[in-house]
Amino acid sequence: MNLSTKDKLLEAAKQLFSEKGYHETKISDIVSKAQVAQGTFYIYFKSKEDIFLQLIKKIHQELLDRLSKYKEISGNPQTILTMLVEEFLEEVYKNRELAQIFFGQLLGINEEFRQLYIKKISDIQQVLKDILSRFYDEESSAVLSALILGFLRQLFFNCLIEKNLTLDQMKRKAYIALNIIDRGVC
Amino acid sequence: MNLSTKDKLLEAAKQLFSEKGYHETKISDIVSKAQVAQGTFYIYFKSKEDIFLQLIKKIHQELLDRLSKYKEISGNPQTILTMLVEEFLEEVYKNRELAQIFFGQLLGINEEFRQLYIKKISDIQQVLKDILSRFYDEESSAVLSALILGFLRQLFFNCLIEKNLTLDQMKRKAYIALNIIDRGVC
Amino acid sequence: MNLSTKDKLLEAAKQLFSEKGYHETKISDIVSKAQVAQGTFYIYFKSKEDIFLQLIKKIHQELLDRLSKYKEISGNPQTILTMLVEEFLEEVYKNRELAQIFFGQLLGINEEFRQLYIKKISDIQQVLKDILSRFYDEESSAVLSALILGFLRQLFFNCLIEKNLTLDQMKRKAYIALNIIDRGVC
Amino acid sequence: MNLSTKDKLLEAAKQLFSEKGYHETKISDIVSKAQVAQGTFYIYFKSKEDIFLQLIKKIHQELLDRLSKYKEISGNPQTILTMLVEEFLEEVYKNRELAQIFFGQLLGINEEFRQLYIKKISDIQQVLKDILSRFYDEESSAVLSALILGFLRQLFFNCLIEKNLTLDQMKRKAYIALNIIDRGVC
DNA sequence: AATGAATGAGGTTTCATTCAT
DNA sequence: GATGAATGAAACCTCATTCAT
Repeated sequence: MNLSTKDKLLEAAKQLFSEKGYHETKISDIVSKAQVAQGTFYIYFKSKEDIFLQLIKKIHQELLDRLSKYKEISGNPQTILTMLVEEFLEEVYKNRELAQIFFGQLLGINEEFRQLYIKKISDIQQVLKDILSRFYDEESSAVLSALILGFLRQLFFNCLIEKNLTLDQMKRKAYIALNIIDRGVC
Repeated sequence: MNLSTKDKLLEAAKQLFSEKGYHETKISDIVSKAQVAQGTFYIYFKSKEDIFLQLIKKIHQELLDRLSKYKEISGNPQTILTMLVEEFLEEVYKNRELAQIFFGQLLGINEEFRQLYIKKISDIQQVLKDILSRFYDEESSAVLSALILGFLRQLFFNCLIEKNLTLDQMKRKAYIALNIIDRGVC
Repeated sequence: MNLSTKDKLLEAAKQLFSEKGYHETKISDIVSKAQVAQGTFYIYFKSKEDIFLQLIKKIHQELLDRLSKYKEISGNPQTILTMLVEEFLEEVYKNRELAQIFFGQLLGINEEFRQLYIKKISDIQQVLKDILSRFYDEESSAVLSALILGFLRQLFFNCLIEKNLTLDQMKRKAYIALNIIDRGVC
Repeated sequence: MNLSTKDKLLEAAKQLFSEKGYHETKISDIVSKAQVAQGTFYIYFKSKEDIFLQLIKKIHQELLDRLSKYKEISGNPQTILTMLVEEFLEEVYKNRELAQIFFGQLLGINEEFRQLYIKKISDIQQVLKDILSRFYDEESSAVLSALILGFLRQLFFNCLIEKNLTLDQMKRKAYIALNIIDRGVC
């Protein structure tokens, strides 16, 4: 594949941010990995923050879109949740690198990014809650969304630790958790 | 109270790290908040990393100690878990600032800190799993510990968003979640 | 002449090191004399040590090359020695500034530089000894090389003291000394 | 032996300056080696320069005194020179550490010390020349003093390189050199 | 569009010196 | 005399960003 200069930069940045973190990744690292000149970076991005935000927004929007469609899908909560969790895991697994940036790096950069993170995670939790509130009361929906989102993040975290955890193994663990939750809420 | 110079620096660092994050906190900020000279910092700490690590190790050890004692306490899982979760919330709530550093900042600094974070979170999850495995099989314990720890982190995260969330409100949410889980695992 | 930025820095460093010595020369002095920005220095050199070493290696290699060719030149010792000493004085006189750095500064910097100095002076003494050992026995060659090298350094030192000592006056003193030595070794 | 605080500091400084050089030796090194407090240093010495100068002056004065007495001793040049060189080697060998500071470090510190060095070496060379001018004409005396002093410094330098060179071995080399010079000047 | 040398603000770190006890 | 914690000036070094080509 023959990537455009901008895509080469985005790809290089994605890998480096997820490997080394925001602050340890230098513009010079990005351009050298992308094999372009230092100045070329600034043709496409205003700053390091800028390229980082573009990556963040991309992963977040994709995840939100995939989850949002379950707001309208009909079925029993168990089935919908199972599908939703599968979709979440698939999306996150596919974009492990970006997800790591999103879930792991955003909080530690500066106040602006911290606000962004809070906003974006709240968005995700809100989508979950909206879906759940079709079946449960307000308070239960809130607790359940925290329970599920927290579990998914923890699962993803475990996936980072045990590098060889496969998507199927994650799904299996998720089914067990969903089963417990499902039986619990009856 | 009349703090020692070292404690003045630790206290200033704690506040600044939790407010502005690791990278946005400059050593010059710390010494100016602690009202000591620039060079004084280096009498007590080798570097910014050093003072940060000292803070991290402190919060982690305290949390681990409080949780570990439940390994030996007898009772039914519901009771033990409730006590443990209360203790976790109390400890974390008491040290909100340090906890925010621990859960929010550590991943985004550098590879060394990332490894430390993984190690320390795994430690906590392991303690949880040890307690649970007295009552449940291996796989259930693993899933349950992820479920609970994930939920607690999510709860704590919500506490950061809605600044006025009280400890009692957090506990109430935790009881609901524990109830769901408890009914689910039967 | 239009020097490259690197050469501007080397030239400025050479002058400053020989005037003020290694430790009194600040990187800020070098860049300000070279009329480039502070950061520019670090594009070309890792540190102050680095630029210093590059200068040292240059002067040493040039001197060694000029002396080494006398290993193969045929003639009687008196003639060879005279030519060699002339060459030494010319080279050193031409690069008075660098030579002063080499002979005067290297010992006083740190252990690493001290080792380098010992190695490099030994190299020079060895070349002298190799040339002499074609005519004299082992022990005489060793003593003679120390005698000649010591004298040349002392002469160079006198040149530094009496700023107006010309190359020809140094040569004249050298001839006298060589005469004494030549008559003495018969 | 029970050294006074001042002597403990001088002794520690002597060792450290000769091992690590002037700039690499920190006041904190000196006081810690002398086992006194940081502030104690300033009771006895105005500054780092001050203690260094006191050491330098000591070695220089002792050397000068030992050499000066040969101005008045009668005898043939060969005998006088031999005794003088022996005395020089003994003095320098005895105070190897200080001598290394004197001959090796002084030039590389700053302009003030450079002037001092030039002055002090010239003093030594002058004493030599005064002694020699009782037997030889002006120009020969100048060359001879440079020849002898240069050789002695070179010999001392070799002693630093080959750590196990004994005083007797140095003397033996000196006799050979003096013999050559003696035969040469006739 | 692409280059990459040059910039300099802004941080970290060192260490000789002071001073209250 | 002796202490040693505190000081802060002065150095070093990094790296996001600019700009002439």
